[in-house]
Amino acid sequence: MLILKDIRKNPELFKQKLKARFIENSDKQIDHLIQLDSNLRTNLELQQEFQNQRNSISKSLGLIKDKKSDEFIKKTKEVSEIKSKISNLEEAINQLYLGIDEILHNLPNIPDESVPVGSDENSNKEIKKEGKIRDFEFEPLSHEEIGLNLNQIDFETAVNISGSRFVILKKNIAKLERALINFMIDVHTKENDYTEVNVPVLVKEETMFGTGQLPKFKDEQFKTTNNLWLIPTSEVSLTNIVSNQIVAYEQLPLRYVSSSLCFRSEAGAAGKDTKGMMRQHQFTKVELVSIVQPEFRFKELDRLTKSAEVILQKLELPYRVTLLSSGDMGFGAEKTYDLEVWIPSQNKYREISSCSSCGTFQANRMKARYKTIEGKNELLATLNGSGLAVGRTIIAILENYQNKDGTVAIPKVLQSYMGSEIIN
RNA sequence: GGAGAGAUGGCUGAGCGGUUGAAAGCACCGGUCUUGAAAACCGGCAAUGGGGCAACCCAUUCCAGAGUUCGAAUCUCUGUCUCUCCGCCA
Repeated sequence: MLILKDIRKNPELFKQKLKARFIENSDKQIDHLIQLDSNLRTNLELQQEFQNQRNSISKSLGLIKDKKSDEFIKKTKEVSEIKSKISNLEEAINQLYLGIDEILHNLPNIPDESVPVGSDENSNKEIKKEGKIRDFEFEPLSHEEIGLNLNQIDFETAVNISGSRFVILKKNIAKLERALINFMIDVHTKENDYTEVNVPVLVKEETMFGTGQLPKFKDEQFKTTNNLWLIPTSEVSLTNIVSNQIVAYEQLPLRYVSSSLCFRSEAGAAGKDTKGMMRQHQFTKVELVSIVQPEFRFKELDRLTKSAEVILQKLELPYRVTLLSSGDMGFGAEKTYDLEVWIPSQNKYREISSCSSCGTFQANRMKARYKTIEGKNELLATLNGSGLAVGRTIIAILENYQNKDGTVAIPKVLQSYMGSEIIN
């Protein structure tokens, strides 16, 4: 959530930055916000003045011994008049708060200066390419063809029991998922200094609000009949570890890694990636979250992105890094690097990790703060990134490591986890 | 599912309807003492919002929301959450 005080101080800056985010009516929204805020403060001042009067009269009433004296009765009457004024103002104030929240809760974060301005992925900036794209001496198959031929990926049965966008993995490919989780978490804990955490996948509404999934994106989430929500990424649970907390300065940075199932309704993605397991309602993702002082956030973003990249490098998968444009970033992000892995059957790079700095945007929503050296409470900066999406990593391995005979080689770093060198 | 207990400042934990924003202890910060440290002693130490150049002032906050009252942490109702025991279950 953007910080109202900052907007009040410099509305034009926010108008300009939101324009870069291609938000409809952003100018109007900011103007409206400023208007509501100024009305709010006028009313608030007035209300506080009346409250002050009420308090001091009440206090003096407490000192009057004779509760039936004229003075007591007169002052009592006075107070009840003031009270009705206060409650009238209160109603107005509550309406103003609602109006402000309505706008503020639905405005996205503003982009950092280094973010290229553009409405969609066409304005993303390629930062670098790594790894060598394999030159196949045969026509490479897609992962679903490979899995089907090996009888280790089963969409039909999954559709039977759960519907579309679900999959069943079997034998070596099922084991590959488990191996990847262990491999990734091992690297992040041993080499990248992340703390392993195991988190709930069902969370409260306010938890989803904290990281920005709610209220705006409720259609993209699954909700239980008990008013709990299935997380679309463990960024939600991990980041909320610091919600409503005041973290001691010396405890920072906090770095968490977790593997979890992620659930997405894919409401707006009808017809997209309908084949294969590129886009599922349920998938496994290893997630990295860093909690730092705001001044260190961009340094941490580089570190986090590198931590994710290392996984691709160790798996020897070709990938590229892009800097997302202002219009392509997620709701809470101020700057995002995407890691895209090479998918031979599609002849293009596909997103496998998204590493973002959210600045104080999420922290403001979840009241996550830290104590500065001066002893002040300030909002934290939160960052997150996939390290990596496991389902898509399986796709990448199957396709990039496939052999002509339908078997698949196992990347060197995974062989000890798999206990073999080949999937057959 | 049945029965009960509870939710107070960074933590532990008192709290009578009327200077209680809240005792006490711990932690933390500053000082005295000490060669230094510890101990001891003295002092300080909540958040949020608003106003002021500032010292500072005002308002709100004792889980949340309604209510009673001139006045509520303290009384009433509702909700949420936590804990204990029993039952059921992984």
